[in-house]
Amino acid sequence: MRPTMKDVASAAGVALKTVSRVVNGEPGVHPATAERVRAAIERLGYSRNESAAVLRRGRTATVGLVIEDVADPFYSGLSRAVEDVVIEHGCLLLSGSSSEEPLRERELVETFCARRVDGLIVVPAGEDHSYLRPELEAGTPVVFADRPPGAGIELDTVLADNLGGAGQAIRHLMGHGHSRIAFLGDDPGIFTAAERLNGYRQALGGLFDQRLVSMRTPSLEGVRADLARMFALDDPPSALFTGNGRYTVTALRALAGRRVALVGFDDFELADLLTPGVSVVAQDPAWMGRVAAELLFRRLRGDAGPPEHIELPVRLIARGSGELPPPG
Amino acid sequence: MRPTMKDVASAAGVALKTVSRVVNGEPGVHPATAERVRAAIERLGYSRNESAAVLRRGRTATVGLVIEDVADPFYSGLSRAVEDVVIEHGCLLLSGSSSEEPLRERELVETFCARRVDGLIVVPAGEDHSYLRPELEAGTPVVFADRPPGAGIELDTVLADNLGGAGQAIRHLMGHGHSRIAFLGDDPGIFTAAERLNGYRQALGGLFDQRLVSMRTPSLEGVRADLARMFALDDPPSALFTGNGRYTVTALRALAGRRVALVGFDDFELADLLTPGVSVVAQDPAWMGRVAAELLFRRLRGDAGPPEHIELPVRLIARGSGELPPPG
DNA sequence: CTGAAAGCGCTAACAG
DNA sequence: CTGTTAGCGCTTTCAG
Repeated sequence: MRPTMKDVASAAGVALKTVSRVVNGEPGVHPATAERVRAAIERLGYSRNESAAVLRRGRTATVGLVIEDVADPFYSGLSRAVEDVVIEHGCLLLSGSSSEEPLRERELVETFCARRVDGLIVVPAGEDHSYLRPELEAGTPVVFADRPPGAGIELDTVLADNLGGAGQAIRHLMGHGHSRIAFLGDDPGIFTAAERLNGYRQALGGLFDQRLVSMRTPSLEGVRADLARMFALDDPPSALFTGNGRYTVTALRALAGRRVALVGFDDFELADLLTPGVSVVAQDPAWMGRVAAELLFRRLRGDAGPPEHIELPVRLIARGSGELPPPG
Repeated sequence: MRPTMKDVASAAGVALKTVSRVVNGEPGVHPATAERVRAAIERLGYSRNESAAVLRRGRTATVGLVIEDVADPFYSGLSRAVEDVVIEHGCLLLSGSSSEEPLRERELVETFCARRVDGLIVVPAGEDHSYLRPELEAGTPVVFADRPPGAGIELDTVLADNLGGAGQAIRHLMGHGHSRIAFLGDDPGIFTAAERLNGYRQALGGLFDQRLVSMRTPSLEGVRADLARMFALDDPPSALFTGNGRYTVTALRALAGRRVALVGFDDFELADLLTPGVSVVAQDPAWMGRVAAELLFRRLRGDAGPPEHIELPVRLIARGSGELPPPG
């Protein structure tokens, strides 16, 4: 059906191996012969069957990336950065969204491994990564990004300074006179959510009040209900710390103009154009992607040092919402 | 190095073909034998080499997607929808960003084809798609999304109603008393930009004024300069129509609070929370992705009808900015 | 129900 | 500089 190297070879009147040489740009082919081969390739519309090449070669020149959801700006930014590094290295990126489902994460990893990716970058959804054992033993390097692997496995990891960032946010709000600061975040089963909660708690110290904490899926109704409950307290919060970009946006909607100081984890487009501007603890998803991908390629180049644990700094950007004073 | 079917076979004391049967869930294997094989698979940490299977089988169960940039919310939404459909069909998605470079588009397509994707969805960056000829002849279905293929090629296409949407926007602004409406958009070499310009022009009719049109790359400085030039006219614009989400955001920044009516093409997160809310002509990127992917799978299932040209409707969402009256 | 043999399209290793 | 041979790991075909 499709032309193969054999077809090109007979069309050009050379041996199959010569075609292979031309296709792979190997030296030692007479220019005239090479030209004849190229003409035949063009004429037949030949394109190399990568599966066959991969089978023979052993290396696929592909990297797999598992994220939570491409449609989330944090992960799409990370994705793009990984893609760029992968391309720079002449490889192809396979990527997929786990939708925060451990099973899906595992299926994606296994699909990628069955396709024999040279390496993997994983933002884990699950806790148990023992299924990676065979891959690791086969020598496939794996880098975890944004969240560490589950217990019992020690691997390269690139994380943001979640704990420190949350601390910065809380100290910033306290510096502006707040002592009743609520926290709104993801289920603490998610590593980043748990870390940010920790940072919040540590920074608050004795001011911590469990009633000002809401960790749940980020639906507008849910967030609205939780906020309503908090504001109905005798001692309502005067400030809010949101655990990621989705919560910040949901909280802004749920607050519906109510004047409450706010600092959110994750920067987002237009944060500066809202009134007041939204103060955030900004991570750099593209940086995280780039660092993870570069670490992976370092491993692929043979660096066999002990697992690295890279922590990327975050920075607080004050835009107004985090500097609102408490009422009164 | 890695265990193969042969290794599993000898570990389980069966023939290679029996392992293949078990791995592929083919019927006609004694349960006890199957169990023995499964145990061996587990013990050795075997995982099927998909490249080899693909080489033999011919079909890869993969689909390729070329977009402009995953980090752009329009395309990441589209991507996610395509991914979901592809997964539903038991396939894997390969995707890549062309960065609006024709050469990169072509390289991606060719890389995907070399990996023998079963089908392709392309948001084209270039004008010339003759390089697709061999693939099309080999029977690979290709669906274009968001933009049509270049001249000389007739293929399935899923587009938004760019012309109609722009018309709606302009008529809406005119209905609110505006007659001096500026247009800010991408280079008209990009299909969607050109179509939206057409819609703008047609709806304005005799009111069209070339001096109120700016088509350029969406840098803040550039947009700011062009707007300054327009506002310095004797007859400055009282309203603005922006050609896509990036321009809308850039224009909002460049306007820096200046009170000008605005309708943007593309909806975006937080458009409702700005003051005033931003009126937009909304497309649905996930819908576009889903429709394109479903069309592709229909072709893969054998539908050989003539090329289809699907146009998805868009809708105007009034939020305030498009309803501002002209000054005076 | 199970197995042996052939070969998918390519590259590696070795001649000439 | 060019060609021949073997075989990557699997599925297909055909025989038991």
